[in-house]
Amino acid sequence: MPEQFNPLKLENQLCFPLYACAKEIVKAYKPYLDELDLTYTQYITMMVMWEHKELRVKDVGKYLYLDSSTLTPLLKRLEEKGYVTRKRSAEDERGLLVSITDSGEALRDRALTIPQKLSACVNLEPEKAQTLYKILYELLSELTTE
Amino acid sequence: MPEQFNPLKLENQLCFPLYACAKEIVKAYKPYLDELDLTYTQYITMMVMWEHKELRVKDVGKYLYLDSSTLTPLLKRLEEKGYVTRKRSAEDERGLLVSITDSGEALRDRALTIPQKLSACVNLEPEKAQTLYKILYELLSELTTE
DNA sequence: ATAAAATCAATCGCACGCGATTAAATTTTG
DNA sequence: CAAAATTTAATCGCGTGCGATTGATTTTAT
Repeated sequence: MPEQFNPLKLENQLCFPLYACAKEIVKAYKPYLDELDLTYTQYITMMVMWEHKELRVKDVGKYLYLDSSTLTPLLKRLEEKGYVTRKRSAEDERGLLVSITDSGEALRDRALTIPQKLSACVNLEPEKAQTLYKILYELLSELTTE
Repeated sequence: MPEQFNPLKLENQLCFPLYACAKEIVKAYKPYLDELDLTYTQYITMMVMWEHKELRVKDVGKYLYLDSSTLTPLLKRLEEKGYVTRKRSAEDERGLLVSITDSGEALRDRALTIPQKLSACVNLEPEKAQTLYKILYELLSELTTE
């Protein structure tokens, strides 16, 4: 069997470079996120909070494709750091409302330069980045809508 | 500030869909890998073993972008399942040789249909898959060569 | 030849990430 | 209205994934 038709060769997988890229790019964020004492997952959680100010755990998870078993402990850590508060919803006692604090809002200023710092160290042509972005969102919808 | 120029909006990140896609696609493998009692990382480790038969932990890690702190326990689990053996190299006592067993070779037959099963449930046009593949490897080399 | 530096696997601590389950609250159904 | 089904967050167990360190071995430099 010619190597390029070996279905179980690592190089012939689409998933593998996706898996490896995701890991490596998160690693690239690390030095900048370390300055803010955030992990990557905490960082994208804060992005959701910066945008929405107050949501239930459920909805944070909807944006991030994460569930409460990941988010509950993570949000407790963000609460300990003072960036969010957690309290039961009054209308529906099942839901837990996560709200951004002033300190959480302030953190946004310190995070503002991260995206450009990262794109500086990842030298991918803008056109390719755009293509990648589009296909990834297509793939994501393929993977989640069925 | 117009939303599309908000640098900290989740939708304006390239990393996020990468991160989310990687997670979701690994999840898509799960039902098929469950039948073989393998995790995704164990599966790609077996791919390396099917291809190379015998290597040091170091080299497994080079192919997978993983280090010994992840691989050592993982390889011990694969050893427990009987798919690989682990023994110190004779020439260089620092190195540990990982070798595929007959049982490990046999597992390959059962894994052969997985790639097609997965591409069946991910309906991405082949041309886009090809583009994605190429850009991901470009990005991967950008991320790891500096 | 020996001291210093480098290599390698292993270990540790911590933070995800997820499937499965639990418990409480709410909604739907009969 | 009451029982059943659903929704929600939390918890548990397990397997990564990684930075930092350790200890053994090998290589390099003096």
